Amino acid sequence: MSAPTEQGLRERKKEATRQALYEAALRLALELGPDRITVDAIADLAGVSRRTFSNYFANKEEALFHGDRRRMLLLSGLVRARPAAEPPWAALTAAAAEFYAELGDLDPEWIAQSRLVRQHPSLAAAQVQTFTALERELAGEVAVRFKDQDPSGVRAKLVAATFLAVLRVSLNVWLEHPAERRFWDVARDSLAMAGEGFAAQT
Amino acid sequence: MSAPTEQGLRERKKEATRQALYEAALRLALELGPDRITVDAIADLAGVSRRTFSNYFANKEEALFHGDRRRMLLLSGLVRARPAAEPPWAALTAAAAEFYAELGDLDPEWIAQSRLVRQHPSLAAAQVQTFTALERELAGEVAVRFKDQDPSGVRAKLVAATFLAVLRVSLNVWLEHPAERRFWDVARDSLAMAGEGFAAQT
DNA sequence: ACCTGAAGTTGCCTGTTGCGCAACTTTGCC
DNA sequence: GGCAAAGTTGCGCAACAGGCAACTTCAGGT
Repeated sequence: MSAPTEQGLRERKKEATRQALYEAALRLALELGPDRITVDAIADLAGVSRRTFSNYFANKEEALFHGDRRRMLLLSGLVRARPAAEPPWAALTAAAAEFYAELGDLDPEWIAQSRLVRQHPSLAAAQVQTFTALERELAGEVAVRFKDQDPSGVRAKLVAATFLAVLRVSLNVWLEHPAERRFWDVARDSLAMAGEGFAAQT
Repeated sequence: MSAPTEQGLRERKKEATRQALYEAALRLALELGPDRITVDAIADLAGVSRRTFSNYFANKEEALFHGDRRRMLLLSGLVRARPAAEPPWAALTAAAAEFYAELGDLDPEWIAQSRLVRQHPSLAAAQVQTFTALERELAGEVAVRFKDQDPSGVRAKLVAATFLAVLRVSLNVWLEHPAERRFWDVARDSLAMAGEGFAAQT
């Protein structure tokens, strides 16, 4: 009737509470530090019961990284959308370029979240869950492009893992000196370096 | 008086309980699955109180990965011991070769642990803590070798991250088909591939 | 418009956990 | 032998995960 893209009141409401919980978690984490927040507080701020929180997320970390999860779905979508003829590494790099071109240096929520992880290494563990999922996703995408040249799939997994490792390192480096260069400049250079390989270096 | 290498009864006892807790945790995890074990059970099996467990490890996962931590110390030690003139990637590869040559395909405890992680992805999060520490360690080691050529340290971090990512993927791949090839053969090939870079590939 | 079942929310409850605190025991050293 | 430091333990508390059973809200067929 109204918006054709919506899947019904039910779905929308569910997504709304999930989003509310996520935002509440992020806000509290930024205000008080991620170790000083309780599930109760998050649920309160989001206007639901503690028990309902549990229906959406297994723990605070998962709520906190809901944003990451969505960003990763976006990135893997961009990779899938690249032309099938494009070589894997080029496709990944291009997808990353598109990704960061539109929200890279701009999304303050993303930066805040990343900073949070750097300052509280305990969160890193939780973040990895999401990274692992994305790595599997990307490996599958890359495998399609390698096809016959990589029957075992090792090469695809290596490419995906290396790619994400490079992005992760780039982000960390950039977060240390955000002023010097724009993030994508760091990432682009790093991807280029890794693409060339490290064996030949002094 | 007795063994000159030991640092005294105190240290030895402490290490013994730590080891006992670690072994108890691993045994229980293998028997019951890592989600069905409690700190109580581990402490019981190790013959100490639950409270004492807390004095050694923050949680079961940390206990479970005590073995990993030690292996990583070993690997980073091997890297440090490589000749300073050796190029970084070569030094890492050589150290890994030494490492796996002596305990790679042999240590059943290590294999059991790795299998556990594969079967229960929730553990992966915990394992990353250790990997992160090692990555930092290796990055420092690599940075020494790059010296002037890498003032920002990005390159060193990239090398370390890529190196560990490759080892991780290799292990996963090998665990899927342990019979076909020996682990180090998989890892050696993978390291070679990553060393050459992925940009040039179709 | 109504009805029925499925989906979502909530309160209650139980088992588990992390950790501060204060005894108590063991070890190291003089 | 004796004292201080280090290690162990029981107790207690706040927080957490998740099963269960009401209760409310929504969706689709009639």
